Amino acid sequence: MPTDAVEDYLKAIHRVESRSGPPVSTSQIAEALDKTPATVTSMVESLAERGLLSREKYEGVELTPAGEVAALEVVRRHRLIEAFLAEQLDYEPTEVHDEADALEHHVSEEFTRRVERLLDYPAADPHGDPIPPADLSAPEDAGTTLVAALEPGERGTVARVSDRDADVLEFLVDAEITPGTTVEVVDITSFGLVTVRTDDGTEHGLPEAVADRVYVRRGTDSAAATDGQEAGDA
Amino acid sequence: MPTDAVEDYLKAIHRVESRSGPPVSTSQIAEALDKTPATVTSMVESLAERGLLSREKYEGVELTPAGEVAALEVVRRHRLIEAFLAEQLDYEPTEVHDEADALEHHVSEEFTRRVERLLDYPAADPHGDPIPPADLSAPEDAGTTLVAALEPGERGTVARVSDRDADVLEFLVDAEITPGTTVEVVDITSFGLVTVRTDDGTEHGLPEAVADRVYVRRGTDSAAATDGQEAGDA
DNA sequence: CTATTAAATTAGACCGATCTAAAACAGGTA
DNA sequence: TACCTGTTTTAGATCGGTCTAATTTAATAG
Ligand SMILES: [Mn+2]
Ligand SMILES: [Mn+2]
Ligand SMILES: [Mn+2]
Ligand SMILES: [Mn+2]
Repeated sequence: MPTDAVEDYLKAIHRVESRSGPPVSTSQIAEALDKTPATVTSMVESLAERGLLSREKYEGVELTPAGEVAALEVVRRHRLIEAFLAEQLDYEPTEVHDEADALEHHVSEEFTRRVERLLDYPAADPHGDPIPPADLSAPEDAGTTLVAALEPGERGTVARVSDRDADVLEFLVDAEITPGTTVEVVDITSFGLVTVRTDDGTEHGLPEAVADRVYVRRGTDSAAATDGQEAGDA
Repeated sequence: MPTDAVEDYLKAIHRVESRSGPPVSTSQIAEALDKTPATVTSMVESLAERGLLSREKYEGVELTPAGEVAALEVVRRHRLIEAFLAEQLDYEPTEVHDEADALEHHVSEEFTRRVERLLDYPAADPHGDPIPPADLSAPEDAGTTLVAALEPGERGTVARVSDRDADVLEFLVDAEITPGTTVEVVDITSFGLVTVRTDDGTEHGLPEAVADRVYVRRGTDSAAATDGQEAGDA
């Protein structure tokens, strides 16, 4: 019987932990959830009492195994719901997040498994984030960012696009830089502008803030190009 | 931004109102929602302040037009979700209720419309309760109970089976007495036992408590027998 | 070692939803 | 009319989640 709030805290802590590792600070959580630090302190106390995280005052928190399991269950539901919305109800990748953020707390295990089955066990959500299977054996691999992975002239397959910033995501979807598409890096300027050529031959100039949110695998894996494989947030 | 609780109160009040008419008493609401009368009094005060119902102390409450609209929106979402679960995810009619009761508060209008479209604008949920269309122009007809509608020897089409009691519903589903099936009343005893013959020729003896929860239309409408048309609860 | 400062915690409040126990009420009975 | 009795409301408490304002702490700079 975790509440919506509890699940959102666990999910946020898990995300931060998997990016910058434990301990996760009060302010990081507050930032992620748009709550005041005081609120976070009190919630985090209660989470610790329930054994979902360990906490060192003034130091930060770290999920316990129980807390991580609970977090992964939320992530799994979130991403499956996103995949369902996109595939069955024709949502755009830019539209799925908010809906999934509410529903993730209210679908049963039964529902989750049935949706997963209906979608034939999808590997990733519409942004390319991997969907933990029922046993929660999630790879949760961070993936390689565009400039880190590819030199100018090289090609790769988009594995994931971060869904953190709605505007950035919108831009990428418009440019058709989405999981499964092939991109070639044309040029990288000293001031961070990355020019890429997509499948259809059009070129796009990506400012650093955008390029950093595109994760690729080197080379073109023509087979099964639809199921992304990298990872990070929800 | 009505909360889950507010929506559940409105839905319950609406249901009672449409059965026994206003005013709806504190104890009726308490009974329907399994809350104490004191709790209901305080919630009902707040609902009145928001203009969702009118209230006369010690008399009871009645939904305002605004309250009825809000209630119908919940009913619509509830029934559409039930229909979706049954048709897309192969839930049994006995399994859909609890899931829908949670989700009804968390799906967006967008989601609702898309599901409705995916299901091609279904007229009724898996129990035969009519689904109010987007403009909420709901017929909300109570339907006719088995013994009231049919004399022994007459046949009718099941329009709706009440989902109030889970065990009764289970029984009816097992007997394949569900919306769309044809039943013939074979016999009605003085002590309330109703014997019916279903489509496949098998006979079932229904105690009064069960028979009263089956609603039929006289005659057999072979065409469009799948979409029920009567009404009542969720 | 002290002073500054940013981060975190504590103190205290509020709101929504719920409960239990006590009081008030309305309708029918003697 | 005066009394019961069942229903309803009031009083007062608790819990989860949140906030603002005040305080404490840890780290850093002098
Ligand atoms: Mn959420
Ligand atoms: Mn996602
Ligand atoms: Mn509900
Ligand atoms: Mn129903």
